[in-house]
Amino acid sequence: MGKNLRIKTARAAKDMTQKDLADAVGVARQTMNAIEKGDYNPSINLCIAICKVLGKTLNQLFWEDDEYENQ
Amino acid sequence: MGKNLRIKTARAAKDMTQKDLADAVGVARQTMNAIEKGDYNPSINLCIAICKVLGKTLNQLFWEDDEYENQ
DNA sequence: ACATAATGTCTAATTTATAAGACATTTTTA
DNA sequence: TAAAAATGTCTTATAAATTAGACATTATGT
Repeated sequence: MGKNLRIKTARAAKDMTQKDLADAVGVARQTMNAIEKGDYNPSINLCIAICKVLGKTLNQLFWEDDEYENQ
Repeated sequence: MGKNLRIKTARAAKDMTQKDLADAVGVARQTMNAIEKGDYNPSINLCIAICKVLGKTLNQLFWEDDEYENQ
């Protein structure tokens, strides 16, 4: 799996660091780092928490061909 | 967390049993059963696999207020 | 250039998802 | 109504996510 640039972008838009986001969703900084790097298979609950903090949906951050579909 | 009736519904629409779906995505039947029952926190990759088999998106099966939003 | 923050990455320990097997109960079908 | 299939649920074992700590590297700000 490749990098998840969508999380990185959404995080930048909220002016949050990896640690900020990790704290906000209650995981370690390494976990957020690994998720963005792409070699992780996070739980759906963690993905949902990330989405809520960043103001995005699952499709927007974790679905493949999202870019066109959902708002 | 409550039951995931959306998976159950989508599965019924494809006329698949829990075991059929479990086999299709490569997990044990108990895992699918627990996911539908709702006391599981499956990985995002497993969720995506389930979505693909059932012809749905992440938002449709695992996001909360999806019912209105996405097709 | 220096200081500081942010990120990348490694190791070892722990928690949790998932597997495998078995059996009970409910639903479907003949 | 009986048999078979599907589902619910429990126990034990294993694989994988996640944590905590530490240190190197890269970016940011003064």
